[in-house]
Amino acid sequence: MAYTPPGETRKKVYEFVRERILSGSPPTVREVQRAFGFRAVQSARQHLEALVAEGKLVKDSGKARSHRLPELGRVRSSHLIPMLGRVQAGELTTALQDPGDYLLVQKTRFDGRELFALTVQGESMLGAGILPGDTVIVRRQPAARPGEIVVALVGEEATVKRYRQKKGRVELHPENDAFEPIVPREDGEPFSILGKVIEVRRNLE
Amino acid sequence: MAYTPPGETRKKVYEFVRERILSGSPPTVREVQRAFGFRAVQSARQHLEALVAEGKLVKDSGKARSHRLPELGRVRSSHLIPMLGRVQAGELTTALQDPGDYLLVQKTRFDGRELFALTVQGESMLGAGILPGDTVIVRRQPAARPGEIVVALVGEEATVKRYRQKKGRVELHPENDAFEPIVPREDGEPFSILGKVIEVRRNLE
DNA sequence: TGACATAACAGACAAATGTCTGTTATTCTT
DNA sequence: AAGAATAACAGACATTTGTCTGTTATGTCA
Repeated sequence: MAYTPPGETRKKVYEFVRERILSGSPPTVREVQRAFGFRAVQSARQHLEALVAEGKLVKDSGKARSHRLPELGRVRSSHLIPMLGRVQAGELTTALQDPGDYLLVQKTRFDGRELFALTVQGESMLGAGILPGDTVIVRRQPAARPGEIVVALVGEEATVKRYRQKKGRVELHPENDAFEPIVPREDGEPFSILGKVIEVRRNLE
Repeated sequence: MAYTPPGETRKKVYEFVRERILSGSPPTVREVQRAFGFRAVQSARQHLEALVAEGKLVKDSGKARSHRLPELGRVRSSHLIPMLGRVQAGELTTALQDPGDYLLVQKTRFDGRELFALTVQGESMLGAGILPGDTVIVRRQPAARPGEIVVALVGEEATVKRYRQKKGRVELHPENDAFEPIVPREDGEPFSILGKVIEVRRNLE
């Protein structure tokens, strides 16, 4: 490769490596070499070492494909959670076998094993910015605090509502004037909180 | 390692490898070996080869750390995209320098290189279920079709609006009666479409 | 010009890693 | 008991990949 002004190739190498890291397969030194047409391995290595020295990359010495982006430590940590969209509401509480689909979440804060996802059906939460077809990510928990949005099992149906309490009684509030709050009967009708909605996603494409 | 019932260790190996792939550093054969305490490299290799044969993994023969999740079916591989939330609006069109944060997306359908994410500021898209603080994932593209939600650069400000056309003229519509549509002036005011919003995410925790 | 820094090259070595051949143990089925 | 299938092991070899030492070119600056 011909001589290039200081920093020029360096920058391109950084962008190349960054791209590869983001796409999931960090390059080997020789892959960088080939990508830039260097005739010596060392040329690629010099750039990589310089980038590490600058703090733009991190690496694990001796290991193959060990270059990483410095800030990525916790960000990249991800987890697959099951989509339960097509499952009958009544079976939601049962153990998950082989869900039809998986969703990728960043599990920095929550334990991925207790998460699942649902597709929202009705328009009852329009006022909270939750539209039909949206995906809600739910953390399994048997109780909630007032004001939180929960997935509850009322009778046979799973529903997304805002959890409230009035005089010690539970109420599930929709965020849409066309709907009425749900007040679980005190007779034996099955009622339980499946979990709390911690994220909402909407696909527009 | 002691003898385990058929399929048992296999499954754990799969989960281990999947976790590592998702976290950005696919393991070497020997890393799998050590993780499971195999005394022979071949033990790890057998499991890995079997998983490839089953179609649960894919690999590039001969290369280091080359196991990947198949893009097909339900488990999609992940991709990191830059969050540009804190960047000045006016600089959005420039090349990405050092994004402070990254977001994990499933890259089945779009090319990760053309995606970025933004944090929504105002309330102008309330009617479309896009609230302040929401994160929008945007695919870079210079044009849009009527009805699509876009991120546009008007003057110095980046804004999220619904793209419409009236008599051949572009209009950017908010989804909130308290706001007025934006009609780009025909004098030299900078106006451009940065991209199309393909996903909306909201964190509730 | 000469010293200095950076870029690029050349050739080699060593460690990491993928791959191969063959063997033994365990479980299940017939 | 015999055979088949799977699991695990042993030891080696070949390739890939990281690393090293030294050299040559190009540009900058005093």
